[in-house]
Amino acid sequence: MDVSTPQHAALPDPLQRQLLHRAGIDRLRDMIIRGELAPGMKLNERVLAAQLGISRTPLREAIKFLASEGLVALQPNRGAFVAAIDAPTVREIFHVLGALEGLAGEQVCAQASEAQIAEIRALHYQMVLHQMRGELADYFRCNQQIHARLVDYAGNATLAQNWRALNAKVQRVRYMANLSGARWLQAVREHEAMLEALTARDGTRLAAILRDHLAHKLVMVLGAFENAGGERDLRQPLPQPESRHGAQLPALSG
Amino acid sequence: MDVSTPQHAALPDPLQRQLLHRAGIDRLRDMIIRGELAPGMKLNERVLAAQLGISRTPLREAIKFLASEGLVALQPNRGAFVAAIDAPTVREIFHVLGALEGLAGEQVCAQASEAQIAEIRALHYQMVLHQMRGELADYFRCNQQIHARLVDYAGNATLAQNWRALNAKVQRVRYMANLSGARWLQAVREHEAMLEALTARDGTRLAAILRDHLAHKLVMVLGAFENAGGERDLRQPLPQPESRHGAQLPALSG
DNA sequence: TACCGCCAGATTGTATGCAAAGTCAAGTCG
DNA sequence: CGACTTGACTTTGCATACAATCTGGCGGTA
Repeated sequence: MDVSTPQHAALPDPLQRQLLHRAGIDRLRDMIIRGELAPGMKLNERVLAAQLGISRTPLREAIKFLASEGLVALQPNRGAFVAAIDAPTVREIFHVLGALEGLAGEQVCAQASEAQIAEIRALHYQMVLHQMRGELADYFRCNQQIHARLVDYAGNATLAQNWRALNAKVQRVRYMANLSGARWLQAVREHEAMLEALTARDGTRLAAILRDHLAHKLVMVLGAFENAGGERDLRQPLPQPESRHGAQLPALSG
Repeated sequence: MDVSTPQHAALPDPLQRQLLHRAGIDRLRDMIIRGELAPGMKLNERVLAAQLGISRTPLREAIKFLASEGLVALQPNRGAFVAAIDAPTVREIFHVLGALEGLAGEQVCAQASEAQIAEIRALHYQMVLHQMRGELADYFRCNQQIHARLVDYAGNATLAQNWRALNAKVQRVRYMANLSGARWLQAVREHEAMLEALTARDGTRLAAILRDHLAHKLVMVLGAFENAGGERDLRQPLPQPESRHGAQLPALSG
């Protein structure tokens, strides 16, 4: 869950949530990642600004920011759309994630403290617990946290930031991959191998495991993705299931 | 100048230069990379907008876009600054670039066409020519083009985009590294090894060479960088060496 | 002197108005 | 009947006005 919020490292000033364009960035990113704004959907500035309780100016700034992040696509004089992701792009992103996590694996073995490794180990056991209980959502959360911690503790903020941005783009798709029991067990086994390599601080092996792990994930995800016919391009304005009197969303101001 | 843009091109996306925020993005990025806007310098919205011949609204949108790209840093209620890069960050970026180019090397060996490899080879020979003539700027240009082509022809647009963004952030610094004759020759030799591996389509070897090549570049760049005392944080508004009557920059509108 | 509050100017952040481009359906011509 | 034109309406893009915040210096007080 926290994986979805790439708070730019630990800033010296923790307060300051009063900037509307910044709040808009975080909220929009969250809505896109969580699927509340469907892929391919047009972002009507007037409507969206009203929903967020802000004016078009900070909303447009937020949209530009997310466009650079790759979560929305801009079309000149036609507006912004939630970036729709297709199978080839999923493949591309997983390949890059593999390279990034591979590097992270090498670095984390060389640089992480014992306490950090212990934290990852704790997350791992928690994840295994959720797997045994069949709690898919919790399993996913722990899984993501483990990967995020691995990347964080590599001590390379640039790496972490790029990883988070790319990870966000495939996070939606990942949930589509309903794990079969066999594959689920295999994933856990791979995670156990990761933990072993990490404990032994064998960076080369950890990197290899991570790359393989991602390659396997890619196969799974692509299977589920193409099976589901890829992502539908909903160009309709806001297919909200709820009625729309008043503002459905609490305003960002304040 | 915009008059030269063909109006009737039916191509999917020929050259839309009529959007001020988009033009602002490109112009600002260029100014930052070329060093016209010094690292750490404050971007005064009013002044900069006047210089670019646009209003603050599209300028602010461009700034937000570049902030997500990492070229400018935002401080709440205090404005935007050209991102200053320090030695640890340079190291981080080179590590990530190494991972990305390594992946690109593997992919380009597997996917590039013979024509594309021939193009890279031609660039290589041109680069060698410039090296022999001692033409540093031209050498750098060819060098960059070779790396860019390698990344492009890996057939992974996501990879290419991330590579370009990171490469832009260290491009300034790279020029600081005045090549000694010995190191220059070594770089060329490494490039020749790259070409051999590429010709043999030995992806693993090319990846290793690229990683080493970048590691060596990092050593060079860090040496020159720290020698120069890092980047100075110029918080002064526009230390333009030229006189400043009238608008120095041609306006973006048109 | 050192420190604090305070006010004026400057700068950023946000809202709104207006012009240009796009959308779409009814109508017209071939 | 289909393709093109037209024109009202919608939406985006940009400029400007206004509000909120910061900055820096002044004077007052201990």
